Amino acid sequence: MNKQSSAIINERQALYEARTKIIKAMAHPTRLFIVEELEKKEKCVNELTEMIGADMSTVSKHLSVLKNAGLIGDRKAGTNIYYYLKTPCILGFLGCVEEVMEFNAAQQTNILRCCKQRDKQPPPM
Amino acid sequence: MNKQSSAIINERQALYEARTKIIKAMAHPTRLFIVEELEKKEKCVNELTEMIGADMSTVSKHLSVLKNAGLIGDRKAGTNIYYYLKTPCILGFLGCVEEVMEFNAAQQTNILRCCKQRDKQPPPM
DNA sequence: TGGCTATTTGGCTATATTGCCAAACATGAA
DNA sequence: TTCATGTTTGGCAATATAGCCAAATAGCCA
Repeated sequence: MNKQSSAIINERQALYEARTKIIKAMAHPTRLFIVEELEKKEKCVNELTEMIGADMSTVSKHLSVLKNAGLIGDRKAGTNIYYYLKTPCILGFLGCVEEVMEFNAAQQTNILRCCKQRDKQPPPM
Repeated sequence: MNKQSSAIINERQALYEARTKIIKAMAHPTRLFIVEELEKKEKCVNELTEMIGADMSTVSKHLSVLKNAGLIGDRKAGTNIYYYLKTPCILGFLGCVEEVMEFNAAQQTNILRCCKQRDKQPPPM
């Protein structure tokens, strides 16, 4: 976004950016996996790294993105660092995502069935 | 994500990627703005462009990202193309984001108050 | 048809993200 | 202290995003 001057969006720009930071933190397959795993139980980097199968430094960086967004927290236990989910509402968040996916899938099916009754309004596409 | 071979995440990889596509579509200030505006009322590219103040081609591309993710739909009306929100649950989605923001803010406040009772230990929430 | 308006596409540059490796830190144990 | 384990950081190359301009399309209306 750049040249907007007196655009309506400006008034709320800061708010949208703050929200974006949180959403971006979730916008990665590995991080979604982590969130879902941590929801079950706190885990240390090691455990997550094994489950994910990437370099530990990569996992560590993903964790720091999530932590930075305020979605997860950590606690030390000896040489381990356990991460835990701070915001359970995330699951509701994912609920909507799932809904969208189902909706999209249903539409795909309809198209395949030639019941071209698309979404709302007109466009029989 | 790359070298994971027998990692647990693999079984669910496709699912996480599908979810990610939807979340990524929301992960941009301008697109969040668009979603919120369309929730109120369908709008054509022109209207949105004015509110946003960016190049129309930029706005058009943002719209195509959202459409591609299945979040919005469009309908033609003469030479205009009106976009509308297909998935109202998105607002609930944003509700969680807001919750996280408030939680983070509250913590910031606590830190400022020197009540350094940080996160640590399991989720007090 | 030609001219208008609304919108999308292609091209290109600038910037951001991802992921690996190697190196640095931290902590507990010998 | 040294070693071993667990984790984070720095650096770098590969890829993906974002946004602008210019050109291409699409749908009206004379």
